[in-house]
Amino acid sequence: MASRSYGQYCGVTSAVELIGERWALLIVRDLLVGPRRYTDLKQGLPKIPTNILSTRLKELQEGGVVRRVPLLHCGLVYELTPYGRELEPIVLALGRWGFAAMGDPGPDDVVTVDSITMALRTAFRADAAASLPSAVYDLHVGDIVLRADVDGDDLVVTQLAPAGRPTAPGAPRRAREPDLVFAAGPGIRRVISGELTPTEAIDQEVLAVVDGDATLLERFAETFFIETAAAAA
Amino acid sequence: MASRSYGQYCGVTSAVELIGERWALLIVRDLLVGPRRYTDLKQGLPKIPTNILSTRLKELQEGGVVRRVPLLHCGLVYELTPYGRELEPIVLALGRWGFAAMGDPGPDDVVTVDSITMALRTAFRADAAASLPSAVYDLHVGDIVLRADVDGDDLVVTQLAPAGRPTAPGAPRRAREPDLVFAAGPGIRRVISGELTPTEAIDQEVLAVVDGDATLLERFAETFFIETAAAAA
DNA sequence: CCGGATCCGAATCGATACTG
DNA sequence: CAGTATCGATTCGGATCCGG
Repeated sequence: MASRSYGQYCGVTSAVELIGERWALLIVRDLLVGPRRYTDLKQGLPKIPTNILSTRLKELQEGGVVRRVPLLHCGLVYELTPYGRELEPIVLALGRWGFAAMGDPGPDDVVTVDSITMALRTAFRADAAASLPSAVYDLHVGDIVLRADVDGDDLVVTQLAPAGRPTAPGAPRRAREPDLVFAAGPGIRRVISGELTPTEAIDQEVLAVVDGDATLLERFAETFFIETAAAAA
Repeated sequence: MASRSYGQYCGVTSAVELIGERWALLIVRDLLVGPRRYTDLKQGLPKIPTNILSTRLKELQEGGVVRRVPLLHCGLVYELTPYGRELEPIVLALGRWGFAAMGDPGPDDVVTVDSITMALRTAFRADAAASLPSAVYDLHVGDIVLRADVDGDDLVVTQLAPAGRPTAPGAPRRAREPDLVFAAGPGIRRVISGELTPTEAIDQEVLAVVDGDATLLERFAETFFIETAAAAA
């Protein structure tokens, strides 16, 4: 498989050979949220051909980025190795960088649980959050419900089933009611970029408060924020 | 060209669509060193097909990552836009990450000026350098001669012509003689990873001091260092 | 359902040649 | 110097199929 080598002795080149193939980094992105089964990955990457998924998983294993872990009586999952997990800050930074180039969603663009989870984590401002009171936000995006639990400079994102029960194994860190429940469309991007204030967002029906104190949206906007200083030339 | 879209509304996805194509990030890596002409890029990426180079440059321009700048009477250069330059910390981090996976160079692996330059910048420890005296190192790798000028927490890498004159336009920051001149083979990787001390490296003929105070190699090793904690599983 | 493997047409890549 | 043009070799994408 080294046939497609770039022929350079360089760290960047090595990195790109490991995770530069098509789809590879998106697989890593989803695995950063947690271990996933083959089928979960396929669902999270709706447009990936199954042979490509299986090829990439093999390559990522050979590269020491991903590990295959059998579950007793329950199938198996793929998870990042410690080395693979070191990509987290890089993927988050790439997410922030790419955020600036995101336009509006195309007609076929899909939003997945893992991509929103990572989006929240890329947008999370630990420094800003540290000086704000803790808060639990429940965020509805289409059928997806996520809980963002902000406690000091720490963020934990969990997926909630539409009914309101966590699906992920392991209880949420604190069993408390959300301080704010709101629904968002793709326009939430404009809030996170600071283009829109929460109030404007509600006026334009980009956001809708379902329950809780609407003024908490201000805190949300301070906690989750991506500066997009430079526009594309 | 959006035909190969990943179909997700996500920052990471956007980023990968902009710079995830084959060769694209290596072009960015070379442009991070400075503006380059088409021919320079081709030389720096010896194995890139010329049609791919030209396609990528067009795509990177469309994406607002790269800009084409005509030079009066002297052809033209490609350079990163401000948005493209924001990739610098990401590329450096990727270089550090990939460094851990670098084995020994393959028989066909080439080392280029720009890749060494970026390698030095990825390995540069601003914090360590800040508490050490300034120093100028001239580093010979094959035919390539680079000058690493460390001043406090700042690093400037310039290419020197084999004879000893800077080729890059603009004089080096300070016109002073190097404190240390040494030659290195690919084994310098083991020094930068801390696998080898400078003394061991000299014993094993990985490094050879050409001129100057050999004990400065210790300072070099403290200044340029990449921790490779996690081994590939 | 889970975890893939296989097959095939379409698009991309790589190598070389060629041009303003 | 700065690319196009061409063409065979790969890879990707989409669909289907298979063993547990």
